[in-house]
Formats: sequence, structure tokens, C-alpha cells
Amino acid sequence: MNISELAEELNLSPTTVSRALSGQGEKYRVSRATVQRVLAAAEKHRVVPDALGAGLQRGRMGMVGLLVPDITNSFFSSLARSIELELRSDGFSVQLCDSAEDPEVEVELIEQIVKRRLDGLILAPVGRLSDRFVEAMTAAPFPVVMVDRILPELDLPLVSLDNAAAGRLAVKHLLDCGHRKIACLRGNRASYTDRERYRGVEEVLLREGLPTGGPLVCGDGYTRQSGIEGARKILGTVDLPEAVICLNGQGILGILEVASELNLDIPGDISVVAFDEQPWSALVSPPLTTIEQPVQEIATRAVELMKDQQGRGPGKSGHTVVEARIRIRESVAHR
Amino acid sequence: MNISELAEELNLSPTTVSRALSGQGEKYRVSRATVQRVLAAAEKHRVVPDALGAGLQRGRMGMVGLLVPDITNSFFSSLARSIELELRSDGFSVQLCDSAEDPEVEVELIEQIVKRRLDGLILAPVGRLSDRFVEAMTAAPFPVVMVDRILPELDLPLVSLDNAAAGRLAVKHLLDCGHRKIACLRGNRASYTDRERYRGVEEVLLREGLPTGGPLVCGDGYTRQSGIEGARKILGTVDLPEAVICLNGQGILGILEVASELNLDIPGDISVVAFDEQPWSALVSPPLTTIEQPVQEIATRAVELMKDQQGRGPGKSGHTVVEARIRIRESVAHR
DNA sequence: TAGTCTTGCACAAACGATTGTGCAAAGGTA
DNA sequence: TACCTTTGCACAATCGTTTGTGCAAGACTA
Repeated sequence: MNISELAEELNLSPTTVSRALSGQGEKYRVSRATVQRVLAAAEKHRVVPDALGAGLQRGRMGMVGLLVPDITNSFFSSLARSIELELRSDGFSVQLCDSAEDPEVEVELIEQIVKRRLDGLILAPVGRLSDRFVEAMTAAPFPVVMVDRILPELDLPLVSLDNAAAGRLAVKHLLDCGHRKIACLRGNRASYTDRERYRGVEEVLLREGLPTGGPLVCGDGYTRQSGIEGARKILGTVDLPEAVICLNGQGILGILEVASELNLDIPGDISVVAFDEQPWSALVSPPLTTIEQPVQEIATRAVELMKDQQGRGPGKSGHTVVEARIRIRESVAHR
Repeated sequence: MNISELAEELNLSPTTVSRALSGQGEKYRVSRATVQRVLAAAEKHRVVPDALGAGLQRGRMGMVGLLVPDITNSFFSSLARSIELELRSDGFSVQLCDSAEDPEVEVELIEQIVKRRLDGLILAPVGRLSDRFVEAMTAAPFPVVMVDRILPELDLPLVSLDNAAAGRLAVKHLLDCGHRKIACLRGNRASYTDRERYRGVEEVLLREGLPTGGPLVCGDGYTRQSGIEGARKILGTVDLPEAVICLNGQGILGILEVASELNLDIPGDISVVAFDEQPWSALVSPPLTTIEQPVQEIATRAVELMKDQQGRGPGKSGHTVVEARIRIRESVAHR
């Protein structure tokens, strides 16, 4: 039963029913009595205004897209949860899309979202820029905000970690603990995020006159498999590095798996600092020293940026940078 | 730019443009030439039919809701990923809702979804039945399928694990390994899922004349915190059980945390079998013996059931039962 | 030439709401 | 009684599509 049928039953116009139901009764001088009557009948017949009709009229559906590269990654699932919660409290619902780290899929999804005329998009890109991507993005008739794997070339509002600082944070801890020969397991090198983190790491290393590059740097990709392959190279050499920094959350799965395969002791044989705090970070043996992102804060800021831009197309600028912190546990030895 | 404006520019009617754009040109005898002209212009001006208008007209938005109690739980995030993928390939998009294990929130979300006139709902309920829940559910003008935490009272199409069998599977492995005094860390006891798993466990225990109940059974809830509390009771006693079965994925976080707190060795001091395979299950020390659900299969079946019911309201029956398997690793000692 | 097909498109009515405005009836004032 | 306000609601347009049907003009046939 829709609003018009209900109106008929009550001998009212759809107009009046709509106003009663949407709480605009006061504003449009619908009598208290009538409002009550409508409310009661609506309750009885389980009538709720159809969001499609309303959305069409209002030009907005109250829904924003959330596009992540891997909802299975606990960073993104935490982010999704926080974002969904924030948005819901603002009356939005969220459409979830998972690009599975595939740039092709990602573009298709964006085009889909554009078609659906959502009210916005919170986008954690795979990290690789294509023409079609840029095109789809600039065609978006709604605000877009990027998080995490930002694409700085795009000049969209975004919230991201100070990745270089986070990289420095990781190395510094290792240096403080007396490590000199430090390896790095990278994520997708095409992504700005990975480049920045690595830049931070390298910067400190270079400044200290420590070795870097070459066999000390492995990995390329955000999957567990790429983590394993990278880890094999780093951990499989004869002269093991003293420590390894894992620049992304999936990679650490590879490191732990390979270390166990090779019977390497952490931190006895090699120390580890891993990006991204995960539910199990403290539970493995040894408990991992991690670089933790303020997920909640990222979510909050992203949603704020989104709301700031409501009504407009994809906006300009509005960078928000958040800081990582280190959780020191036991995966780093003192030398 | 919308379809009508495009039509005007081309000196055509919106009708014709719509038909060209939706590939119905053939059916309605729009000339090939015109179709091409429309397609080209649409491409040029980046015109895509508004999904809201179309959805309103067609009476369906091509979107199904996915309501889970905790997207942060890796079982649900895996499930979400698989479901989103399946649905997308069928032309649906998914609206994500996270009830945070809160029955109140859950009902509100369902009511939301009903309002939005989605084309379906895949629901992993919190597990507690309320009147308002039943009411909201039966009011749904679209097919609903339940997964995981099913509510058998509701007689909706559903796909779930053979939970009792899974419970038996866990105990039997423990028995095979020589354990007799077996504890159980339960999830939310109000949920059918937990009751069934426990029923399976108890059934075998009783049949073997082994002790059960009392202090051997702890825990109530699906949060990490409830896991910790339950684990404290089980692991904190003077006469430790020989083994513990953890009936849900969050609980194991509690067990590992408390075991480490108490300096208990697994499986030296106590053996562990845990429900739900997680990305890190093999990476903790010791690698966990787990009961694994066929996530992919659950997703596929759920989507199939959903599609079978398309166009109707919430359907009846259509139970699908899938089987768990055990992944034997090293968290169970042989006595 | 007249009649019948075919081709190619347009008309108009939905779909289900929202919103500015108009218009009676009731109430108040002089 | 005559006029002005207020109160309470309805009219009608609008949002952007889709879809059954109607209707001309051209092509054929006889």
C-alpha cells in the first residue's frame, strides 16, 4: 500500500498524507488531529513512503557508495564499519563495492555508481591511475572523497595517513633498537601510499648512511600471495637482514607464513614491524609491533568531507592528514 | 544531462532515446542509424539513464541488502565479498548494513531496507528474535534469505551450516586425540546456531559418558570481550580441562589472549579447536585446528535462493544445509 | 490507382512521492 | 451585515524513466 491509497482510504489527498508522514505537518498547517489519524493508519497498514519515489522527487537517494579494494582486509572492514555507522547516523545508507584489487573492476564499479546517481562516493582506490578512471571520476555528479590509497594527481578531497611519517616512525623504532640492516616488504608500488611509506623509510635509512634498495626491498602488491613471494626473497637469503618492515597489512601474513616455513625465529633471527593493527596482532607469537592507523578518525573525517561537499560535484582539495602511531610489542629485538 | 534533454538535442523523443540506450531498439523498431546516433551522442555527453527514474518505473532498483552483525568478523567480511561478487554478476548491487550485534539496531535497519523497497535481503541475524523483528520481516515486500545465524522459527529460505554436525566433528577430533575433559566456549546462547553447535558437542560427550555442563561451559556472546570473559572462567580454574572447543570466531581471540595472560601453553596445557577458519589461523603459535565453513558455497547458495524468489515477498522454506570440515593443525595434543 | 504492409518514431500514461500555491470554510472584528 | 484572517486541506506540476499503442509516410502488391 502506498501513500495515495492510504490517502484515499482516509479521504485525504496524498499531499496531506505525505506531509503528516514526513513530519512537515506543522509547517504546512495540517491539523494535529489529521496528523494523528494518518500516523495511526500508516502504522496499521504498514505504510512507509517509498524511498524511490521520494528520492526521484528530491533528487537524492540518501545513499553513498563505499568502494574498497578488499573488504576482507581487516583495515577496510573496520573502516567500512565505522563509515557505515557515521553515515547511517546522518541518514545515509551505504552501497558496498569490492574491487578485489582489480583496477578494471574498479572503473566498472565507479561507472555503475555514477549511473545510480548516489549522493557521494567514499573511495579507497586500488591505487593505479588510468584514463578511464579519471574520466569516470570527473564525470561523477556527486562528491567523492578518497581515503587510504589516495591518488594525489586527482586533487579530490581526501583523508589519508601521513604515510611518509609513518614509514619514518617504523624505521626509527628499529634504529632505536639497534638494527642497521633493514629490509622492506612493499605493497603495490604503483600506489602513492606505498611509495610514500617507502619514501619515509628510505629517507631515514639514507640519512643514517645505512644500506637500502637492492635485495633489501621486495614485494609488489597488496595480496597475501604477493606478500609470500616478497617474504621468500627477503627471508630466504643467506645473509638475513636484521629486521624487516612490512608496509601493508596483507604482507605480514606472508612474512609470518614464510618465517614459519623457514623455521626462522622472530625476533631472534629477524625483527619485524608491520603496518596495520589487526585483531590478532597481539595474539601471534611473538606479539607484533605494529604501525596503527586511526581508523575511526579516518572514517569520521571522510564522512565530514563528504557532507561538506553535499550537493556539489566532485570537489577540490580538502586534504586531511592523520597520524599513525606505533604499538610496541615483542617482534623487535634489542641488539 | 538526462535522457529527455539528449532527445531534444537529437530531435527525437525520450522514448526513442530510452529504447536505443537500453538496447531495446530492435524490439521497438528504432532504425539502426538512429540507435547509433543516440549512442554516439550519449557517449559524448556522458548520458546514462538515471537509475532512480528507471527504478521507479520498473518497480525495482536492482539492489539487495546485506545485513550482518559484524563486518569486522572475517567470516562475515569473506561472506560479504563473495556475495557482492555473485550479486554484481547478476546485475544487483548491495547495500551493506552492520548491526554491531545489536538487535535493536538490526530491526531499525530492516525497517530502513523495507522502506527503500530493495529487491531482496540477505540477512545474517544477530540471532535473537523479537516481535518487532518478526513484524518487520513479514512486512518485507521482497524475498529474504537468512544465512549463518538462522532463525528457524521464521520459516524463511535459508542456508546454514549443519551446526550440530560441526559440533560433533570438533568433539570427535578431540576424543580421537585422547581428550576426555572437554570445555566449551559458547557464543550467544540465544542464537540457534550456538545452540545447535553446542547440542552437537554435548550429544557426543553424553554418549561417551563424559562430563559436560557446569563450569565446563562458559561464554555467552559474539564479541571479543565476551570471549575473554568466558575464557577467563575456563582457563582460570585450578583443574584445567584437557581441551576447549571454541564455538565462534571471535571467542578464539579471547582464548588466545587469556592463555597468553595466564602463561598457558597450547596445546601443552590445554588443547584447542576453534570454529571458523581465519586468515591468521595457521599463523599463530601453535597453528590452530579449526572448523571451517564453506563460505563461498554459502554465498552462492544464498544468492541462488534470492534469485529463485525474485518478484515475490518473503518466501517459505528452501533450506540449504552445508557441511563444515576440520582443518587439523597443531593446537590439539595427543594424549 | 487503390489498398495493404512495413518502417520509424512519438504520445501519453504510468511509477510514487514532494511542494508551492490556491481556495474554500470558519472565526473574528467593526 | 460586510470584510479580513486564519485554518485546513487539495490541485497540479515535477522528478526521469519505461512501455503499450497509435499514426503517419513510404514501399509493395494487385
